Amino acid sequence: MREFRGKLRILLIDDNADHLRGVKELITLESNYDVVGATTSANIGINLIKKYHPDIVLMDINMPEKDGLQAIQDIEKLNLNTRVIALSGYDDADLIFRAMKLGAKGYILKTMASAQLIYAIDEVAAGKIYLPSALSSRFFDYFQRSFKEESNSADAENLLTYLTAREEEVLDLLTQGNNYKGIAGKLFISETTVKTHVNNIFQKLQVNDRTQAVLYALNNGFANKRRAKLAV
Amino acid sequence: MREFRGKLRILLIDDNADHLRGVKELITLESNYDVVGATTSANIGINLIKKYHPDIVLMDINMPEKDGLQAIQDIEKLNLNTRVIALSGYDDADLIFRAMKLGAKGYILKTMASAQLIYAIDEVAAGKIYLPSALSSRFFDYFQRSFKEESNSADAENLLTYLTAREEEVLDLLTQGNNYKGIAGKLFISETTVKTHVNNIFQKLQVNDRTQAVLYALNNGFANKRRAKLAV
DNA sequence: CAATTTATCAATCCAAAGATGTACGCCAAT
DNA sequence: ATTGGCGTACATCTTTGGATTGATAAATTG
Repeated sequence: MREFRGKLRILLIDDNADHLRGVKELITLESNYDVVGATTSANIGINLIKKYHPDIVLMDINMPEKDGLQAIQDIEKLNLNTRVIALSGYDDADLIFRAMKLGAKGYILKTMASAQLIYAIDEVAAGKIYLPSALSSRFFDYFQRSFKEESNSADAENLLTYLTAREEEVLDLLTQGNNYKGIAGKLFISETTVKTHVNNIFQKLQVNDRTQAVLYALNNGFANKRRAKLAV
Repeated sequence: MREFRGKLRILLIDDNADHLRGVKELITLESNYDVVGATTSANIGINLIKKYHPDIVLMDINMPEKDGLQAIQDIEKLNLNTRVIALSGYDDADLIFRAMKLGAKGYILKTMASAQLIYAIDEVAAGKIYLPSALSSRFFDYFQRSFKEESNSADAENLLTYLTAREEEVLDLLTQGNNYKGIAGKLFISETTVKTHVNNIFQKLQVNDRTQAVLYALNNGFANKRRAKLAV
């Protein structure tokens, strides 16, 4: 992935000046790394990234001024080949999850040994993901929990299962914002037939109108390929 | 997590009888494992799980009869302390992602060395997640890609930003399935005022009716705490 | 201060949505 | 052969939704 440039070009962003200096010295000691910048400001850091296109960014995500997570997102939107490793003092599952979600390629704790940091940089530079075993477990716990609730609510008896195939077709078109005429046109049936189906759908889903039907469908795992979301 | 029982109790499910036998022999060789069952049928396997409550299930997820992924989900719904490790011939990112999502605590390839399998069992039994580095990378690639599209579409100019605070309130109530009367009642304003707001919302979101407005809101990151979903 | 935006309300009109009842051909299961 | 579910269709009626225009007061902003 990374083309040969001799040295890995690294940018450091950490609002703690002491820690920033420490990491910088540590990395500079490694002969094959080149620190192209080190700043305590996320905003300045992002500008430096636009300028220098570093290979790796070490980003502290616990900063007051600008949220480090937000910064990661901004960097990802630049669509460079820059890979971000999140630096944090906390092994909080939610933090890890959000950092990875926003595109971080690694997550390491400030308390970790310096050898770990070097290893992480090498791994990420090689195109891999670096997540220490303990953090990885936290991540997956969080990840799986966020779906467990979903599948639980899903089996609280899903009224969608009572729909006939045709009704599902109609509901699918409803969830795309179609009105009666639109659905009739797409299914080559009359508008009154659509009304019949829609009314049957209302009965089965125990709702009063199309908006509620659409919401029910969306909230109960109605096959909807267009959405793939998780709360931020 | 796991209480002391002397030996780890393991159940094997694999529709390939040869592979099943091979794995069984391999595991039986380990002195601290106890194979409590081995079957080529997912359905029988699930019944065995209900009966024996094994510590670990090795589940082949490429089976014709019953989808292994579905089986994982079924097992998770039992809410036992049984941990499932997915066995697969493929290192397909989507497969890995779905298996983990449904609650698998590990994922290993059939081509992997037997030592790996033993190691994975021990790790998972100890409460950890086992995902070989290569598969982990695939997982995260997939994971991050599924969010990338989202954030891209989110900044394609979000018409929601044009809404006033009041309009957002109204839209929020719309996304809960309220009609005019309901909204008017909840905001202590007249129904005609609500209509005005809703009409303004339509204009700003460039949609024709409430259903489309609700869909737009949901698909464009409208703060909606109730949904936290990913496509299956 | 003047201009603009926002929130509120009203009246009207037409279109769309929803409720209800009826009906008929098809097909699968009993 | 009969029953029942499904898909289709229509008519009728009521309610809700949506477009348009206009108006007023408060808040915001230049």
